[in-house]
Amino acid sequence: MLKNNEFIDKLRASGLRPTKQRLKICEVLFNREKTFHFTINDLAKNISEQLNEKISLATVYNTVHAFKEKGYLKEISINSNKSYFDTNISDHHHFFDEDTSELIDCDNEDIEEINIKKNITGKKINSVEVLIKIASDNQNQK
Amino acid sequence: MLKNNEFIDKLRASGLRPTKQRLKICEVLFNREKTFHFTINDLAKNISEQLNEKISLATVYNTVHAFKEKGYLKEISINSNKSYFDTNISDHHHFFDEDTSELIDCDNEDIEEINIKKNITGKKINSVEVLIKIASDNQNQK
DNA sequence: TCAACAGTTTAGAATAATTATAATGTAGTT
DNA sequence: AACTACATTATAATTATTCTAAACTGTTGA
Repeated sequence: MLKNNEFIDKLRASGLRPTKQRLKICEVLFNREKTFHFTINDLAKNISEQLNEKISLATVYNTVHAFKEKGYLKEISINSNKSYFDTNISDHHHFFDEDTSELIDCDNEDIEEINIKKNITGKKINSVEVLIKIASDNQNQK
Repeated sequence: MLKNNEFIDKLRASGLRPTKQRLKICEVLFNREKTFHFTINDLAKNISEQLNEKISLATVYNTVHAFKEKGYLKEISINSNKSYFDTNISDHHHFFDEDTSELIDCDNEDIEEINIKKNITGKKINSVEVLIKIASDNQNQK
C-alpha cells in the first residue's frame, strides 16, 4: 500500500513525470493487497468507474507501456487478441483457464525449476515463461 | 514427404473435403523435410509466390484454423500482434529471439521435465508451453 | 450421369486492438 | 513568468482477424 507521495517519488526516480493521470493509474494498479492481471480495456473501465473526468485511452496505452518499460509491469505471453499485463513482476508462471479466459498465478514453489540445456550462441536468456493451459475435467468424470 | 493422394486421404479421413486450395496449403505446409513456424501472412505470401491463381486470405484463415482443430497444426502462445503456428505438433517448447522475432524449437531433450506441483481442482492440464525469450548478448561483452 | 445439398471459397465489409498524428496542456527549470 | 520538453487528448490510421452473403464445388444417391 503506497501513498501518493511514494508514487510521485517512484515516477520521478524513473524519469517519468508524475501527472495526475499516471498517479491515478498507479493507484488503481498498485494500491492493493494482491497483484492481479489485466488488459488495457479492463484498466480503462476500472478507471472510468472510479473517476468523473476520464483518462484518454491513448494515455492508458502510453502509461502501461511506460510502466512496462520501467519494469513496474510485466506483459504475459499468451496468444490472444489482446495483451495481458501483470502487476506481479516477480519471476513466476501462469495457468490459463480456457473455459473462463482467466489467468492464475503459478508461483515458483508450484513448479520445479526449469533447466534449459540448449544454448543459443551469442544470445542470453531474458525470460523463461511457462503457460499451463487448463480446462474443465468433465470429460473424465463420465 | 507426402504425395497429393495421401493429403486427399488424410483430409477425407478427418472430414475435410480435399479442395484444391486445401491441397495447395497442405503442400506448402507439410511437403518439407523440416517443420517450421509461420504466420497467416507468411503462408499467404508463400502461396501467392508459388501460384498463379491466388487463394483468398479468408480461405487461408479458414484452412489454418481447420487444420489446427484437427491437430495438424499447433498455435504457439506468444504475445505478438499476430498469431504464430507450428507444423511441428509434437510436445515441445520455443525460444523467441527478440532481436529478430524468430521462433526456434526447443526439443524436449533440451529442457528438463516440468513438474507442476499445484493442482487446480476440477481442471485438467491441456498443455504446458515454455517460451524462452532470448536476445543478443552484447551487453556482457563490453 | 446428374440433380441436390452441404460444405467451401471468395471479395469485401465489419470489428477490435493498437498505434500514429498533431494540437493543446502541463511539469519542471531558469 | 516564460520557456521547453514531456504528456495528454481526440481522432484518424493501421493491422490482424472475423463476418457476410453470394457463387462455387465435392459428394451422394437416385
